[in-house]
Amino acid sequence: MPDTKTGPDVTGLYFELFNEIGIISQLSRASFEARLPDGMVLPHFSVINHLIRVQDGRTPLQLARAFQVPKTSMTHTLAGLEKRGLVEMRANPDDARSKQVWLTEAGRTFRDEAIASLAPDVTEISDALEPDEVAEMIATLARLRKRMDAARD
Amino acid sequence: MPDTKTGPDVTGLYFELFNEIGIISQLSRASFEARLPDGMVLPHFSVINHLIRVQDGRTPLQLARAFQVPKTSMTHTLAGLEKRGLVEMRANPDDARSKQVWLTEAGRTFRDEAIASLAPDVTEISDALEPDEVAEMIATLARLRKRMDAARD
DNA sequence: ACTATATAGTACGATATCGCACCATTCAAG
DNA sequence: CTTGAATGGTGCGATATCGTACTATATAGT
Repeated sequence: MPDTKTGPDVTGLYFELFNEIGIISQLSRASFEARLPDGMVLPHFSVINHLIRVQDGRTPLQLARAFQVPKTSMTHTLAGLEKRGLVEMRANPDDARSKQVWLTEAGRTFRDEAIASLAPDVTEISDALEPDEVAEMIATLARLRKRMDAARD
Repeated sequence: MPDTKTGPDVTGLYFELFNEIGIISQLSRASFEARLPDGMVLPHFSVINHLIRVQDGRTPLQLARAFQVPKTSMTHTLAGLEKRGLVEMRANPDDARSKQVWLTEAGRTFRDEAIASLAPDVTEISDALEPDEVAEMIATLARLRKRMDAARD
């Protein structure tokens, strides 16, 4: 029997791929967090950054979906951000069950400072890949991510 | 002033890259863990898999370094594996401070079964990337990882 | 040998993460 | 309207993760 469309052991290859991705994720996360103040972790920053890139006023559930985490995890993360005064939870005028998350001035300032303090780490490793390699990688990874997303039914 | 060697905002590109990597890491981890029995998580599987790929008898510290996690985390993971009878901790004959981690038969069986149960998920998304794309991606990611590793001084 | 330092592992406490169960509100069916 | 199902959010408990501090052993310098 000739080899099939996907070949015999693509499985092993994907294993390796996800392994590499997992390690880099862990390394980058550790780097990020080393720059963040005391008890703050990557999700704290990520949520704030997301609120700036898209728009204020997302609901907790929207955020949970955007980050592919359970809603209880998002509740916890948001509680941390609110405790630190970086976001503000308001009632959702359109739905009494729901809330909205709004950035405070402190939240925006925090984000700017965090990015500024992270930049040196990025530039230190920026010689590993050419900019167009990075861009190509992003495109390919995005393709893979969307495929995985779709497979979650 | 003309643009520098790395250009103006590679930072943003790398941000995006790490973001994509983080999301895929999370998605793949969630998929993996959905297939694993009750309280088992990815690190449990990863350690067993690593012990088979390299060799039995690694020390906890070697494993912690291989996975870039604090040694306390590895202690915890190994305790879980031992409790489930998948590995065996023995004294290190060469160093009384140290231990060795050995796979049990149950551990090897578990790994085979886990891989078998994971394979369908992999094949389901294996049409997202061509095999040589995967291979190229692995190579590029490995380059990035090594660079990041080196930057950790 | 003797002491200072480094190394391997663990105990403990603080969060993070997440599944399950629950409440309030909304929506759909009649 | 009324009622049952769906949805948004949280409380709670079980682990996971990790930093700090500690013990035991090994190693280096004298």
